[in-house]
Amino acid sequence: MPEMPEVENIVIGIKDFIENKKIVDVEIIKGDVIKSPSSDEYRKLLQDKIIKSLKRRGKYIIMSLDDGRLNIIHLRMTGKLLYKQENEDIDKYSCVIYHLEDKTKLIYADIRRLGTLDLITTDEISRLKGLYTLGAEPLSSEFTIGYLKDCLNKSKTKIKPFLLNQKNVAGLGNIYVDEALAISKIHPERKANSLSDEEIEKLHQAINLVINEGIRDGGTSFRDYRNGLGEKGSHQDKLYVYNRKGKECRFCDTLITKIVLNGRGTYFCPNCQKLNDDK
DNA sequence: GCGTAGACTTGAGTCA
DNA sequence: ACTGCTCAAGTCTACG
Repeated sequence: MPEMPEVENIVIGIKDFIENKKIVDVEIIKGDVIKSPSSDEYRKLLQDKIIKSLKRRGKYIIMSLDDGRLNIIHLRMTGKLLYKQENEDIDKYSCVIYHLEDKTKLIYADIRRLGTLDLITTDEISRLKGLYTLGAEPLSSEFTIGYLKDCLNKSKTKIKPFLLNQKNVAGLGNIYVDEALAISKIHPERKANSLSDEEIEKLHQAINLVINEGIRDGGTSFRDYRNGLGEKGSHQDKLYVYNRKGKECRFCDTLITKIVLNGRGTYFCPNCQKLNDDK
C-alpha cells in the first residue's frame, strides 16, 4: 500500500500525539502480523513501556521504546496505523491495538495482513534485512546524482524494477516509480545501465519532485490509503500516468498505455517515453 | 551473485 | 442479487 510519502504523512500526523506516552496494554486481535517475538512476548515486552519516538526510514515505521527496544512496523500493501480516542470505533480489520495512558489508542489494521510487526533490540536490526539494506532516501543529502549513477551502472535490470528495489532508492513504490519515469520521459523497460548522463539527471530530479509533491499533497489515496487520522491524501488527482490507462497524457495528449512488467502493472506514455532499439 | 517468477492474503470492481 | 474472475500502494524466497 503506502509508499514513502504515505508513510511519512502517517508518521508526521501522529507522532506528536503518541511520543512520550505510556503503552498500558497491547490487545492482539490477529496475531499473525507479529513476526517476532511470539504474540505473548510481544505483548508483555511492550506493556508499560513509554514511546520515545516515531520515525520513518524507507517504508518502515520505527517506534523506539524507553527500554531501548524498537517496534518495527511495515504496512506492505494494505496496512494502516490509526490514532483514535479510546471510545472511538475500531477498524473492521484491526490486528493489534496499543492502548495508551491518556485514553487514546493506536491501531494497526490490515485487510490482507501482509504487513509485519517486529519488536527487536538495536543489536538485532541486521536480522531485518529489508530495513538493514535500504539504499539512499530521496530528498536526502546522500541521494546525489553521483549516487544514482553509480547504482544504475552496476545494474543490468530494467529501470522500473531497479527503482522498485529498495536497496537502490529507499521508499519508491509502484505509483511513484511510474510517475518519476513519466516526468523524466524514460521508458520503464530501458536498461538501468543504458541511461545517458542527461537522463540520469532528469530522473534524479523527477524522483525528488514526485516524492516531495506526494508528501505535500498528503499522499496518494488511490484505494485504501488513509493517514494516521483516517484522512485521504490528494495526490491521486495529480498523477501523470498511474491508473490512467486510455486517458490522455498530460504532456502530449497521446493515450496512456498499461503493460505488465515483472508482474507489476506499469503505466506510461508511448509517445513521451520511447524505447529505442539500441538502448 | 544476479535477475525473475511465485507466494503470501483478502477484498473490490467507473467489473461482466 | 449472486457468481466468478482479475487485480491490488510490497517484499521475501526459490530457482535457473
